Amino acid sequence: MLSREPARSAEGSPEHARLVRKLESIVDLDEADREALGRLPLTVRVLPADTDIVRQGDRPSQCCLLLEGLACRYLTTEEGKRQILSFHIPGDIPDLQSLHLKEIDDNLGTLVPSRVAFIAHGALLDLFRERPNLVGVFWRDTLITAAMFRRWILNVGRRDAYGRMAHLLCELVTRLKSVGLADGWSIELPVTQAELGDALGISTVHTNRSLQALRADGLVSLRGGSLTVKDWDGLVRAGEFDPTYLHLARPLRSG
Amino acid sequence: MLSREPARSAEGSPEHARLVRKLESIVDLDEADREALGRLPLTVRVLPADTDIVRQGDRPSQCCLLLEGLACRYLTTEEGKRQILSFHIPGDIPDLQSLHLKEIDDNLGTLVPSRVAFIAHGALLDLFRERPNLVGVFWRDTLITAAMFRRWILNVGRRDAYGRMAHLLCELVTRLKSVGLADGWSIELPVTQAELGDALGISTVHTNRSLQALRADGLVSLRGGSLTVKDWDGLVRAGEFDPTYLHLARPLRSG
DNA sequence: CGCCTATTTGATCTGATTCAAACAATGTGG
DNA sequence: CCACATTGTTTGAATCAGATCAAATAGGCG
Repeated sequence: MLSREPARSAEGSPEHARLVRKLESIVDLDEADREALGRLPLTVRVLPADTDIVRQGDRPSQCCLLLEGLACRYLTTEEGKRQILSFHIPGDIPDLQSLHLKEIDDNLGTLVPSRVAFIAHGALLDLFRERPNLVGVFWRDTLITAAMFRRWILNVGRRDAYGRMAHLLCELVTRLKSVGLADGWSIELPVTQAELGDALGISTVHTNRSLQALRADGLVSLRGGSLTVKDWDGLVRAGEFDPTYLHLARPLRSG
Repeated sequence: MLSREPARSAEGSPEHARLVRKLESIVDLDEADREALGRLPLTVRVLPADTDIVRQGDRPSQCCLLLEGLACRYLTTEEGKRQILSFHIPGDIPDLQSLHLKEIDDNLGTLVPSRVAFIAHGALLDLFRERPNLVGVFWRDTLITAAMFRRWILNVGRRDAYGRMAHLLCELVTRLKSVGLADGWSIELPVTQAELGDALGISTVHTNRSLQALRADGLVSLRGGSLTVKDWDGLVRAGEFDPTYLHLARPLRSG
């Protein structure tokens, strides 16, 4: 259902370009790398919102490249409280870890209708055999994800709701900018306040009040799934945001 | 100061054995792997308690293998609040990431007097060239660390202080057992309550009260830097602990 | 229009912080 | 071996950030 033919033909397909663009945001690739990446067999699929891609206990034989939309990783408490661990944007391979960790230990799901491409583990291993230097590239990507988790821990553990929200928004804006998915100081952010709260470890009600505070302070505006930063420096200060941990190859000029 | 000669001779040195033991807790090695690992040049050093090994902004050319003692990674808020991100036990290479992320983005320090061994990045790359399958082993280790971060986020974001403490203690006991550093249901845990609080994102005072609650419920006893689990099943229930995320090669029988 | 989901507001409650101080343990130098 | 300093643990009381409960309001959308 909703699947399409493997897009293994055009090495310059938009799907491959999405991946290349992401990798080039964190590392320098040469032409041979790009060419080899362009031959990765992809199976594209469209998924509805709120659909799990992999779940705890799964043992997938493929990874998932997000092409369009928005996804998140999450865990839940036995009493049903959800904690979102990371947001994933187009170009990300959120479950790259499954290459070396057979059993998935968290959940990955879409937040909005999304287009994804599946890449067989075998295809990645073939790629690594052909271009051994790409191992370091993908490894680096997983390490940057880990760095984001560490910042997330600091955020949830030691900042108040206002600061947490500011930091999260800074991170999202920076990441979307780094892969060319921001429109000036605006980004698409089609998430509910309940989802933001689950990411920040706070209640929906308090999420709402924290957002209102950010708005009242003239830092951002957020409505209709679209976020606009009104005062980047102020937002950075509020969230104590330092993008170093994102290890971008080309740090953005002012954000 | 306090350094020793590279221990590159005896492939079966206790230092190398520590590393091998750790890796074998998460993966199966063959004899050739062990032999090659045994030839890794190590530079052993003894460090006092509360000594930073690497700091944000550093660009080390080596990794650090913890041999004896206890270390932690941490970040701090601008107003000085510290958040501990992970504890590291003998056998761990806490800053393995520096192999692919030039600039360190968090801090790593000892909690007690510790013995560490430094491994030059070049030596690791040589090892990977000789035994390419070890790339996956070390990559896997970094991925497991990331899985621990994810659980840490859930812990700090969605559990109350009592549950957080229980979960943390379960994790530490399980990890120490997996590398043969537990004595039955007792482990060395030479950390202050302030440090535990920094790991859990709670104040020292509340850390104390949470520990008292765990004691009162007959789950653990903790004094003089030594933790004894009195009721493993109860502790697991209190912390909702499921060790899957540690991806141990040989899950422990009952803990 | 009516249904369903999301946002917003108000009021109340509580887990955890903060402040302050007592107490215990360990170590140091004389 | 004791006086003293230092660090860690414990207790109590006041306070607060954020949770919870409840309900109103505002948007989509078939």
